[in-house]
Amino acid sequence: MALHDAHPAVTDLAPPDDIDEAEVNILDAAHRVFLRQGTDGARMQEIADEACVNKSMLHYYFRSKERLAEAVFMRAVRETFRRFEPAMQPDVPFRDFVRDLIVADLAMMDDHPYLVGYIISELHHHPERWRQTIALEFPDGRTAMQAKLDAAIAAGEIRPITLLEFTTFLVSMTFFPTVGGGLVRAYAGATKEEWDAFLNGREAHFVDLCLNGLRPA
Amino acid sequence: MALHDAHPAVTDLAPPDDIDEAEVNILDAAHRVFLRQGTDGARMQEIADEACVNKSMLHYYFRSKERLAEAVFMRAVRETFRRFEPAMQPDVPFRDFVRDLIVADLAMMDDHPYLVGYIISELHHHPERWRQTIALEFPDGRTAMQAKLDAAIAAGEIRPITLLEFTTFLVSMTFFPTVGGGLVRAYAGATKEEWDAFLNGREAHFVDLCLNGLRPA
DNA sequence: GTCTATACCTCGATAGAC
DNA sequence: GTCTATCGAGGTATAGAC
Repeated sequence: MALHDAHPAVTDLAPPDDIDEAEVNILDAAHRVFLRQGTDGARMQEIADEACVNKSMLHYYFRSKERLAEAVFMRAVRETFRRFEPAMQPDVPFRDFVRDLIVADLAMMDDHPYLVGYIISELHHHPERWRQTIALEFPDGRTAMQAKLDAAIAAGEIRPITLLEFTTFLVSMTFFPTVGGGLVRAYAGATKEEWDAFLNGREAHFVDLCLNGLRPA
Repeated sequence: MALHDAHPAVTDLAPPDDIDEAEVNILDAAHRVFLRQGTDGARMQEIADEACVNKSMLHYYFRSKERLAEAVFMRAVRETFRRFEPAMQPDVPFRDFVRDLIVADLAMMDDHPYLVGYIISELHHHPERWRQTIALEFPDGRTAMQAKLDAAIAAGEIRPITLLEFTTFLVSMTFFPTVGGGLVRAYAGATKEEWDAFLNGREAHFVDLCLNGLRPA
């Protein structure tokens, strides 16, 4: 990559095969460190060590910690929302739609346990960054979800519920347990064994609770 | 407070009327700043400004940022769990118990919007600190909750559910919407008006969804 | 107990040789 | 593109007068 565009806006990242290999390597390392330590807690030196490159390289490719953090944030959000897309296909029945969303969420949290906690934490301190990113990454989420919901309500499959209520319900049920896992574990006094059993059974359990909660009165 | 015990372990904080007024003032300021900025993002100077005292006073009373952060964390957790206690009384019917818990949670989030996000964020980076604090602050949460649950299940009021499943369900439904509010808002494409309407109606809505989800099949 | 001044250090960022 | 060396800001913490 030529020097004059070595610091592209993070929103303009080219497709993978067009990006310098070293750049991807640094981004991967930064991803791991920022997710572990949080943006403020992370150190550029630690990211450099994790990427096995010199600290100067970080600035060469991303100019500043701020920009590097933004690139990592964008990628984390993209990764999160990418998981939802398959469930959104219009011909999937509502029950399966709910199940697919829950399964996708849980799979993501198994693959990337820090991801949701990181996003929530960043959201907490940089709310303005969030809005902008979502608009960019997931512009038409509303339409697909709303269509699904309208059809299910019209068919009498579920009780009337707004898109916002439904989304909050679903996201809360699937995202929170892993994020606040420690809190709930301690609060309910669960042992490691009980918690593992809960995690293993949560897929069926969540689908059940959600569908039961939504069924017409 | 005499000099020789000006730096007590944060777990040994004396009752309010025994604590130096300046100390409480600093703790209050630190609470506000740490919750806004996160522990790593917070600056001692900003806390001093917020408390209208000299930066040296922070070190005089709490010796280090680390200890001050620990004191703030303990207090935040204590504040959170204190809200649950009234609902735990044994003679409250199950429906009211659920409603009281939800109302208490939501009231807390209205009073202290940053509290849950802060705790989750800290939990994320200092998991070891958490376990210890819970054991100290809320040692018998399990017994009271389990008794409630057993009675309701035995009476056929709700479907069989473990304490861990129930707690996760309840906490997820009440804590998450405020914490991840921005996420859900953006995802569902809600306007400010829709979101406010949702917040206003969420008490009835959550109680309804929870009780409906829990009712026997 | 409260202030000023400052020591000491870590970190992000840059300069400049190669 | 990659290295070494270093700058300078800003951070925590402390010394010491009052």
